[in-house]
Amino acid sequence: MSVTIERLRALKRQAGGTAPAAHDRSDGAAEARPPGVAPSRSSSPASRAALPTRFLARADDAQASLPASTLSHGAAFTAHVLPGAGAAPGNDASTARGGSAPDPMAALRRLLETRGRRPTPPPVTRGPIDRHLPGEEIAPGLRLIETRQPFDVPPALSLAFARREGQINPRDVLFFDTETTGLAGGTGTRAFMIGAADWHHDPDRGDTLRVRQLLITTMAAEPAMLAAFAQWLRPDTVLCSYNGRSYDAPLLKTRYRLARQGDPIGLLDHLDLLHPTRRRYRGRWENCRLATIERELLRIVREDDLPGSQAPAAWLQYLRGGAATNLGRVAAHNHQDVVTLARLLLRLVVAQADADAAT
DNA sequence: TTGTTTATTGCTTGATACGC
DNA sequence: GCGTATCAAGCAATAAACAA
Repeated sequence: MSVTIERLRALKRQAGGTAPAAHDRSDGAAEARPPGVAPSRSSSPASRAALPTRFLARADDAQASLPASTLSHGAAFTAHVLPGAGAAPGNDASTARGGSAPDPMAALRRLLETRGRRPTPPPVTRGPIDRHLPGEEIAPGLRLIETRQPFDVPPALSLAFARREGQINPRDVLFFDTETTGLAGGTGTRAFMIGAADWHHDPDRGDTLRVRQLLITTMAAEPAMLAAFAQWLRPDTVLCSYNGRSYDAPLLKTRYRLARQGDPIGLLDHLDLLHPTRRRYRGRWENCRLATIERELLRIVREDDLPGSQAPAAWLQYLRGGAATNLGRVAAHNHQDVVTLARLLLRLVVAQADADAAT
């Protein structure tokens, strides 16, 4: 019997709803796998004048004033700024963890060697399950994780790098990134985490980058998360993302529509850093993915970062009563993404100012 | 059997090619 | 030179195909 006929018969059985014969699928367990759960095999992977001297002195390497470690909620994740990137002493993430400072190059080598390799699954433990998540519960099933870090804010940002005229107030910018249950879009994919960062003045600490993350731990909490995120937006908010115009924003619009809530992001200005980044750095590195830009331009090496492909599984694992460990790592991953967006924006502004000054 | 690679999904933007 | 069409590149999870 030809393979084609066999496949046609299998399709016919599926269309007719009859149970497939045993030889049609030897992996019965796979059939019973709930949607969204990965199988055991994983995938592969303004011009310069507008900037004060105080800012430019350090921001010629824009990240110089930034701490490498951005986490304070204890998630199992660290990020290193490599030598040459202007990392301030003591800002290394390892210091924040209290351990001895690891060799950054070793960290980079480790990263490169493991790229694309299947992530090590969490060990099966028979002891008590750690269900602790960072942040506080602000509504049933909705957690808010908020951290702040010192971060010099320029008085105005020229968007010439994005081929836009004029300047914007940095305090209007809201960097955001979502973690979702899939890629396909449409009604089947939802965001279970929304991370946002903005420059905020803290009376005690001065200018800070405030990172707020909303995480739902029940399906029913999604409307509350959407409503909470909407409250962070003002009419003059400028959304800033990486490919968010094409991915995150449409996805959120769909979720607002399904939740029967007004779309708060459709009328807002949206700055997508993907295209100006690609315009400036295309051909310099292997690609212009955020992770590559982060590593090559900002010299950040993440350690123990949970691959994005593992995010849905981590969330679903927690929903089914599993440990919170990987979900905490998802939160850390999302946290680093929005911090990287802020640093990338400043880097693009300064690079454009330098280019303008040279011409 | 296990690990790796690739295609797929929808949308947006930018770059390039082409015709007028 | 201008307008239009086409293609590529990102976002990330998933499954199938392929390799070892």
